[in-house]
Amino acid sequence: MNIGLEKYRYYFEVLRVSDLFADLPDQAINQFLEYSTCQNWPRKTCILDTQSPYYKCYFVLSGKVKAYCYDGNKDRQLTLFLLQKYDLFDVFSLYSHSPCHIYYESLTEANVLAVPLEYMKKWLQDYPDFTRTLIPYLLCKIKSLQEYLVGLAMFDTPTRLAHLLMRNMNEDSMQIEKINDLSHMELAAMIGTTRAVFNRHLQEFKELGVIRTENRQMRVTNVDWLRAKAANSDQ
Amino acid sequence: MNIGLEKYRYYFEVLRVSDLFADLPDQAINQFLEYSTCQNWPRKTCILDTQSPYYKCYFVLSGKVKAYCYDGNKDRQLTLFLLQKYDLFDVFSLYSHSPCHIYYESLTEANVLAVPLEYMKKWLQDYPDFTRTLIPYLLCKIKSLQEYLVGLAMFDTPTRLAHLLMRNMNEDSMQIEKINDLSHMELAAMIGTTRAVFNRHLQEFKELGVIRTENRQMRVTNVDWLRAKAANSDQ
DNA sequence: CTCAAACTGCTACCTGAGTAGCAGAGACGG
DNA sequence: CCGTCTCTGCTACTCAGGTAGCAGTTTGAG
Repeated sequence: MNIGLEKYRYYFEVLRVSDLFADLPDQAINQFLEYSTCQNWPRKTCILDTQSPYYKCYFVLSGKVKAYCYDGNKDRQLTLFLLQKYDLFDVFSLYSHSPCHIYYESLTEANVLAVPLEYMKKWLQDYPDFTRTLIPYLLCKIKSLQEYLVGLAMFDTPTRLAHLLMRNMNEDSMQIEKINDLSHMELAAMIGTTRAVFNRHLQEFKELGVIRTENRQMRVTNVDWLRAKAANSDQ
Repeated sequence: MNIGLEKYRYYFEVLRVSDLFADLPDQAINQFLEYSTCQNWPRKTCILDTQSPYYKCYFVLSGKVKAYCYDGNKDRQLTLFLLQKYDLFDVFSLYSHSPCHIYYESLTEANVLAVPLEYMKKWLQDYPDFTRTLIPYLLCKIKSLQEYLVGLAMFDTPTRLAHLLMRNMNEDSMQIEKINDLSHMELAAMIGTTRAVFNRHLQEFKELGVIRTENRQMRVTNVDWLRAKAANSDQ
């Protein structure tokens, strides 16, 4: 990427305020941008080439990208992470581990910075301080996976649904803003169930007066109940 | 720990061949040992003080320690990791994240090196190269969690049981050596189910002639079937 | 050796989650 | 404007997994 680009300054600022790049010197960020190209992905773009030699690393500037597993046997998907602004993937390929069977797909239009893997590895060697921020980032992902796992193993679907809604609710508007643009199919895949079951419990929540849908936007109408449910203090 | 100790050399060698410490200079390992004390834990020792200011980091020398979550509501445990020789915990507390609600308990007699958290943090600053090996270690844990999660969300209990057996089988003896000393209760907690269900499927495997138990040791008698089952190519 | 505690194997029962299928509503492109 | 595709809401059915309880066995401490 050329430093003269109109949007260069904007990209720089996004990196500068991200947790991952915040502590790095300007030079490191400039070098990172020099290696990058900006890509615009329309909705439903699949990133399939995670094993290819031309594989790139991506830093999300805007939009939503899901990292998911697929079981061909049952034709079901499980969304592991919802990657958004400031997220970096795929970290695994950076450290050349065994293949991971994870796929990526944009759920909305998305803008990303793409860096070829080889350049990214070189950059990592030139700026080893990056590992200082990478570790907390990874620990954050580990924690998210742990909570996901525990929820799946210990709690029933309504509890997990309550969790999902609470996590993505805007405290002011009571709207489920962060995921209101996703289909029930996608939301179900985020709590490890199927669309039918997801919808079943969603209707129950509506009947209980916990949530309401207005022109296809969910809104929470009884936060206390939802919070209690998510905390698993069984009602 | 004093360098004159009889077992000092042994501890040094264990660290030296571990993935985490392999790349570090002797001085780093010596410093680590200087900060450590060796502890012997009998079976069923709980490590409860993960939030206390006197908290320590532990490196496992021998024995099995489980990292688990507990749901008081249903009185159920879910084992997240089975920590063994060369494992380090708890990495979370090193980077002072929000509390993690994970508990630790030794499943067998265990020997560990214990380092007070403050010393460990100082050591990390003195030997920042450690992060180079810590990242692959964390990625390994992430992958393990991902596979666990996907198994729980996508596969039924017999499939997960087959996985568990295959993972812990000695290819030569066909014994499930690594976990033959654990109770069904513990094994069930490792695949996210209850003892009753675990045992139910175990008996099915026996009836199918896939495994056999001889003086309370499991042994695989039909590896191909088990491998196929674990790979979810449904029988 | 004795006795209590832990572990294993088993029965019977119940419920939540997955499956299949369909009709109506909206969205979107031609 | 129409026709297609996607999304949503709903019904009915099945079944795997969770629950409770108990008896026989093994273990291990005193």
